[in-house]
Amino acid sequence: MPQAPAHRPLTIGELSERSGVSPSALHFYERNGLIQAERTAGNQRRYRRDTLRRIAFIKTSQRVGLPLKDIRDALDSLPDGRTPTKRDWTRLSRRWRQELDDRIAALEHLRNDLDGCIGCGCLSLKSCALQNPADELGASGPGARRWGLPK
Amino acid sequence: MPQAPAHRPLTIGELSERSGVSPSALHFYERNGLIQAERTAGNQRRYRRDTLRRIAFIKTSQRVGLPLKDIRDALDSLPDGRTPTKRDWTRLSRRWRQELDDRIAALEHLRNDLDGCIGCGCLSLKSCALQNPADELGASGPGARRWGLPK
DNA sequence: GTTTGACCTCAACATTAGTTGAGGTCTTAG
DNA sequence: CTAAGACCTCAACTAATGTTGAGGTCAAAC
Repeated sequence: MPQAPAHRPLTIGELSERSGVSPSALHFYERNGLIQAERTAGNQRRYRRDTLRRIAFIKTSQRVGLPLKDIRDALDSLPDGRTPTKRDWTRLSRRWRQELDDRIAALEHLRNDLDGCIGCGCLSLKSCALQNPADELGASGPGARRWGLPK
Repeated sequence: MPQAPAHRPLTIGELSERSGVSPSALHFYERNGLIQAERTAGNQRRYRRDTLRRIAFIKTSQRVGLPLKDIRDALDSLPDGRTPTKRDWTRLSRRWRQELDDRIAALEHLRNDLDGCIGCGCLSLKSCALQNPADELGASGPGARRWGLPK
C-alpha cells in the first residue's frame, strides 16, 4: 500500500484506517447525510481530506452522547461550507459543553439521591426520591432510550 | 375501578398504574425474567405487592444507565428470596454507585478535554486529546452503544 | 494483460427496549 | 346473565447504530 501523497483524496480504506471508523460505518454515515464523497470513474468513493475533521467532529459528538440525528443537524446548520471550521467548532462545542454539563448534573443528582437511599432500603415508588425524579408517567415513545436518564 | 384492598394481589393494570410502567413493558420484563406473576384460573396475571419494589429497583437501575441484562443478573444474584430486601438493596446500590461514579468521571474528563479544545479548533485525529481517548480502533461489536462513552 | 485485493450495492441481520395490533378470553358490575 | 372493559398471546414493527454476506466490479502491481 503506497503512502498517500498528502493531497490525493482518500480511499475508503484509508479513511477508515485513519479515523478508526469501519468502512461499513462510513457507508452508513454517508447514507445518513453525515459525510459525502466524490466518485471515481469506476464509482469508487474518494474522500476529501477534511472529511477526517468531519469524522473527528462526529466521533467527539457521539462521545458526548449525542445521537447521529442531532450531529447531522448540527453539521447541516453550518453556513454552507460543510466541514466545521475552527469557528464552527467553537460554537458547536459550546453547545455540546452545555449538554455535557446537563448530563453530569443529572447523574450527580441521581448519585445524591442514591446516597440518601443507601441503607434506607425504602425504594418506595411513593416516597423515595430516587423513584420520583420528574417523570410522571413513563410515556416517551418507542425505541432505545437515549441515555437512560430523565430528560 | 375499586380500590385494591391492600393485600389482594395486583392486576397488571394496577401494577402498571402504580409503577408508571406500561403493561406491554411489564410483559416484556416478564419475558426477560425480571419479574414474575401468578396466574388466575383464567390465565390472567396477578402480581405480589413486592413486585412494586422490584420494579422500583429496575427503574432506578435503568436510570443509573444499566442495561436490563445487568439488572436481571443482579436480581438473579440475590440469595434466593427474589425481590431485593433492605440488605440486598444496600449491597447492590453500592455497585450502582460505583457505576455512577465511573460515568460521571468519564464525562468530566471529556468535559475537560472539550474545554481545552474550545477555541483551538484542532480536532485532529492525531493530536487532539478529545479525539484520542483510549479506543484504538472502534471495534466493539454490533448493536446500539451502551452510553456512547468510552469504556 | 491478468490477477489479487480493495471496492461497489443491496438486502438481511443484530441489539436494546419496548409498542402496536389482531383475534380471542376473563371478570365483574348491573 | 350479559355486556363492557380488562386481559391474554403472538407476531410484527419502531428506532438507533451499525455489521455481514452475496454477487459483482475496479485498480494497480507484476
